[in-house]
Amino acid sequence: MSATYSIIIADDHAMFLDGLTSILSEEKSIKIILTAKTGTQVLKYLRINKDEKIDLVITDINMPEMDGVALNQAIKFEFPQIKTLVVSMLEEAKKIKQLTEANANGYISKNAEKTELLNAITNILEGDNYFSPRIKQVLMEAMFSEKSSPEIALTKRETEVLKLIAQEFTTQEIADQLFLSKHTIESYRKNLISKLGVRNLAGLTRYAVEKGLLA
Amino acid sequence: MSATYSIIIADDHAMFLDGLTSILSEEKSIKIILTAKTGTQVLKYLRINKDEKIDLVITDINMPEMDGVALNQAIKFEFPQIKTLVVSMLEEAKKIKQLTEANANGYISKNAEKTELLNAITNILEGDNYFSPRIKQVLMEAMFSEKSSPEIALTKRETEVLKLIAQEFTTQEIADQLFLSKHTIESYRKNLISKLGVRNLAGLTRYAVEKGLLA
DNA sequence: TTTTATATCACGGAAATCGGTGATAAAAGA
DNA sequence: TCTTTTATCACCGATTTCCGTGATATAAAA
Repeated sequence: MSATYSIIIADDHAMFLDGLTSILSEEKSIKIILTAKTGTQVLKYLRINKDEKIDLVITDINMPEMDGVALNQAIKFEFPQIKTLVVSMLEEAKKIKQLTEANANGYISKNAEKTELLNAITNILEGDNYFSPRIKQVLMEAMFSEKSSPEIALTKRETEVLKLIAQEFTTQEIADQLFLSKHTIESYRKNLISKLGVRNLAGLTRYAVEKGLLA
Repeated sequence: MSATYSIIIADDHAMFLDGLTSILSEEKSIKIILTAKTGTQVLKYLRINKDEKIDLVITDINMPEMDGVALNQAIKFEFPQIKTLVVSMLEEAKKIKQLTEANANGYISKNAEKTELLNAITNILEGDNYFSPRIKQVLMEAMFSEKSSPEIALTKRETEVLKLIAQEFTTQEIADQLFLSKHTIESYRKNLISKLGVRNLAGLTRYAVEKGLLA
């Protein structure tokens, strides 16, 4: 890295943000332009300072207001020349997939060593992408498992009924709430059971909980 | 802080560890003796270097092998003169309570600002304890809520049955598995429903999932 | 030692779920 | 336009759950 690069860091954990800043401020070739706690702050800055040359935005996934995925999409749409590196605790295949689809240039875990972080940054600034081996593996597994277990798509109504079922309402009560026949709800219940491959109410409830339908 | 203090930092997230190290190495009065990724590494070091004066151990809660709570207990038992500061993402009342019972000298969130971190360290090194306002609040709430909603204690058998219920087994199947009468399992089911204040199988399942009985 | 908690079993009836096999109309997609 | 999906409703029988009201023996606690 011979030239000087301008970067922005976004993370809602102040201490991690400070830590990252501290680590990177040791690098002479890196100039930290801004540190932010939300994606919106970053976007706001970029829009106001359109002419400033920013090379890289380092971001977490979990942030209030606007999360890492949305921030990535926005940056790549409005400022496609800016590279992005996601640094997160999460190793959820879904999120990682969303990020690759949003054209993030790299993804490393917060578990990563300092050297890997610097390595990732160097790679990205030089035009390559960087995804840690572990992340690549998660992505691969996700792609395979996706084929073996095709996404179970529930309709709006099915989701609605499932939610109520998991909330301990009986068929009759759900029918009353939705102004539908008891038989209709029974149909949904049966369809859900066979669609989701579960045996009973317990299975439906677990599915609902795991998919975060209750909150 | 006039004198020089010797501290040890333990956190399994390398980047956070690096960040923290980086922040603290700016402080002239602080000398970082060791950084470790597990509690056992810290203890091993302390045992070998019995005569070295260590003032403070900064630790995360979630670590492999030996977590922050266990590390705290061990340190306070074997090296009671060493102060401890817990820096964690978690704000679970249970963990925090355990830590206060293990005589940790301070607890701050990873969301805390750098200034709060330094403030906490200074306080602790000077002999005070430091718990951030947010943490104090969580502790208070926990103490109150404990009285208002007494812990629902399930017996071994009840837990066992509940687990199987949530795993979609019918009463008869559970009875067969545990070599008990179908009536017995029915009793457990009824007791569980009234004990946990839920209405049906869905409620039982949700409770089981939320308590992490399935894994 | 007396009381309480735990673990076990039993009956009966009402209510709900489960499983199969339908139908119809409207909306969406090819 | 034709086909598929979605949303709705219906019947029936078997199984399961839910609810109340019990009992007994043993272990733990007061």
